Amino acid sequence: MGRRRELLKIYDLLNEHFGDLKWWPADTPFEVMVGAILTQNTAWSNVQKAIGALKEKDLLSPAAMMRIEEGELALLIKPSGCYRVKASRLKSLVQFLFDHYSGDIAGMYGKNPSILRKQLLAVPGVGAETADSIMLYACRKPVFVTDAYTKRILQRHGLVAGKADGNEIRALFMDHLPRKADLFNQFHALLVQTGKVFCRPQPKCHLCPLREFGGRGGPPRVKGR
DNA sequence: CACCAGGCAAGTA
DNA sequence: TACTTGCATGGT
Repeated sequence: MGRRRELLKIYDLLNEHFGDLKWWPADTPFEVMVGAILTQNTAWSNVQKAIGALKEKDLLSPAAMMRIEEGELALLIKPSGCYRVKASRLKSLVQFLFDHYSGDIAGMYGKNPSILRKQLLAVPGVGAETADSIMLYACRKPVFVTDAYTKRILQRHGLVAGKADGNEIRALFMDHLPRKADLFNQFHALLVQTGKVFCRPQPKCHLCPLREFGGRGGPPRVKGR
């Protein structure tokens, strides 16, 4: 079975099990960007509290977030953890928006994806995963987002080597699947959901929707622990 | 109590 | 280049 069909098989099994996950949960693309920073190393439930506080203060726009003082912003996003660091990162991000796009996310939509990615990675606080999340979920670019769950799931099913990095994994999806934002959107959401529910360090593989999928490495294996 | 959650940057070797 | 550590809250 070729890579493309293997990946699509995984997608179908997960999609059947979980249904449409409707990512990213946000009212506007700017809210997606803010959420992408706030969710770093943080459970989404905590991010929602911070987003809610920002909404109450009408701060979920580039112009408003530009105006508010950083220390005040930090207190508002406290529930999302690492709040001083994240306030600084949000400031960097809106500064970037004004520097390059007149404070309007819509300016990013028509940008060359490769150039846009480099621009985002140059923003302090934006690494690969955050940059790709913004591109896919805020700008609807067909970029595949990979994270620790994606890697773990692919490893356990023998689709990538243990030393595979994020670039390799992103390339695997992008080189073997049709580059459609809607497909990548739901696929990444499904992988995160699967990781959270079934593919823990102490896995519940017998219940996982992928239990019938052997991949190339035989049955799912767990290393370490 | 420990560990994790939809990471990143700065420092060290 | 490949590591380690700080950031820091809230849920299980």
